[in-house]
Amino acid sequence: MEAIRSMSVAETLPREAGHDFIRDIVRADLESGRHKSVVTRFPPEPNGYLHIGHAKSICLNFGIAEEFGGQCNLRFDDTNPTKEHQEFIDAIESDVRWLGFDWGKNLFHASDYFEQLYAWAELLIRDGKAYIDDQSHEAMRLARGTLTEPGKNSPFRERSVEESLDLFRRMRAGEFPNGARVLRAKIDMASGNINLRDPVLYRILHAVHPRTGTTWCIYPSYDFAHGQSDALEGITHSICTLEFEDHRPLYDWFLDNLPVPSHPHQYEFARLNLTYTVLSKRVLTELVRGGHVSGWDDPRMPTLAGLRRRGVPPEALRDFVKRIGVAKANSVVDVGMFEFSIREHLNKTSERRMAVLRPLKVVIENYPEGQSEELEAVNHPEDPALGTRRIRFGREIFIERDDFMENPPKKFFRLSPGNEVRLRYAYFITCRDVVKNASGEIVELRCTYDPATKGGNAPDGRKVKATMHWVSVQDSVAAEVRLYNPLFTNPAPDASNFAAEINPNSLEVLADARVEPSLADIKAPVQFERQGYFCSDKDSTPAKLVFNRTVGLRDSYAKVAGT
RNA sequence: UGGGGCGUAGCCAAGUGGUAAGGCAGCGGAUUUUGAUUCCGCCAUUCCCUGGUUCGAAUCCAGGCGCCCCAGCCA
Repeated sequence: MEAIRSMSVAETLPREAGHDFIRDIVRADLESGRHKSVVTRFPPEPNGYLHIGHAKSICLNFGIAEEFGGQCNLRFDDTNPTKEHQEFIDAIESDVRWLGFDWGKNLFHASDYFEQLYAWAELLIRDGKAYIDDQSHEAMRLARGTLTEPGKNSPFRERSVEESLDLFRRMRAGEFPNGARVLRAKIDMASGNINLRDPVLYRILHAVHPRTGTTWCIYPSYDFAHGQSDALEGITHSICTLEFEDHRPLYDWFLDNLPVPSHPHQYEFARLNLTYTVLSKRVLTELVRGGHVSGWDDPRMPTLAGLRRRGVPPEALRDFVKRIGVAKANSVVDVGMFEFSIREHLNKTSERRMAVLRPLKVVIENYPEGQSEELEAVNHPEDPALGTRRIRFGREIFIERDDFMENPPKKFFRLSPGNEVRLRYAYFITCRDVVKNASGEIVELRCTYDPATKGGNAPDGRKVKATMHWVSVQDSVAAEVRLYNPLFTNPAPDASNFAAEINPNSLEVLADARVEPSLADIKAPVQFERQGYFCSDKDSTPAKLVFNRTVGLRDSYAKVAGT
């Protein structure tokens, strides 16, 4: 008894991250011998770009395959040519790779199986389990019933096998226009599950398919294609989102009624929702189409392409997905959790540089005119392996406007009249005078420095409460900084009226920022001293920065464009 | 009024009959040449509610309540 008890205690030890109910199922299936190895798949429809919600599915499917020594296929669910494009196929492939996953040779398309699916459809007709329905779209809708009332059988439901077969072949041959008739499964028009009320298997679509061109003019529905594609590929665990739970009986019906090579099982999990973020493909498509953003890879977009341009490392995305877990409860994850994963990764890996977004000129009166000197700065405060660099200090420097206050409140301990602070890697300076223009704006600060504090330490041991970043007037470069603020103002944007909620300040351009010259050459992510992170952009020389929350700009992202 | 799911802290989320993990956020405090990082400490007597079973219930049973999904020839 005691032994049993202590065993169960051991079993209740905290689970490692990445442990979830789907992994439990996979593990159990492997241990029981139900499956010898695991095969999953990531099945996007190429009708748009992948976003952070897809990252959850990608990490789940590829992650399970990796963990259990199995395989994960990339399969395009390309059964609706009216919405799908090659551009999306290409983007999806490169985004999955960028996220860090490799499908090897296991690249498939539902369209690879069109011929087989067609043959199976004919088989269903011959078995009396499917029929051609000539009803209009509207008539079919009315006959389907409602959520609470059963549907009515189609007048074409009992037509002969021969007639259905003939009609189906003529549908394939292109004899009928779009919408003229459909192939339906003969299941149960009175089912409480509306998906079972004689679902459509094939519809007529005279459209050019990105892969099969005009070979076909009838296309299988999602339901008729998905499970069979899984079976054909030997998928063991078909993982999808919650809204497909109602489709599972239909998924199984096809596999039970067709001579498929295997019988995969479908498991569902809750899709990702993020505060301040819209992950509706309809809305994202409209943001691009309507010109509200520069494209699918606009840094404000929640697409993988947008996140990449914004400087989010793929490792951070994977870490985030691991943190949020996999469950069946609908939930909305705070973007703060995503931002934490980004900061955590960038903090460990980013080199540091100094930059000034809104420059305020400082003249150090007791520093000799025409003189300058080189100082050494570390590239990372905790990782000496990242080395050091030389920066130049002189009589005139820029500091951040926000780092000075003429009348500082109690807890402000950066620069103010008479106050002494440290310039990082340089000297202690004290503000002596404030220069204003005719309209009373501060245009320059007159300071003095203590030559004995070179490097940032006072021989007499006196302390300062703030260390500020700075750039030299002479040796810094001008930069245009673009701040990417949140696209939406509402924590939960209303998808039906998203245009009204677009943040007018989602893109701010700061024209006269100044940065260290070396910043322009940096390709790897770089943190902006005291304020945030600079990250390299894959397709441009400029760097980007992601602010941390230190100065209240936690949601801002910026790009330094040129010199 | 049909069918399918889900309710554990401000937000995610473990837990499946033995006395509420972990993370994010927040709050204290230490260190700090980034108000960052790091480090320590605090943060659910209670798991949607009400009954019941049990020595013992977030876990089992009954009845409520709340939220999500489904009536595309979308996926």
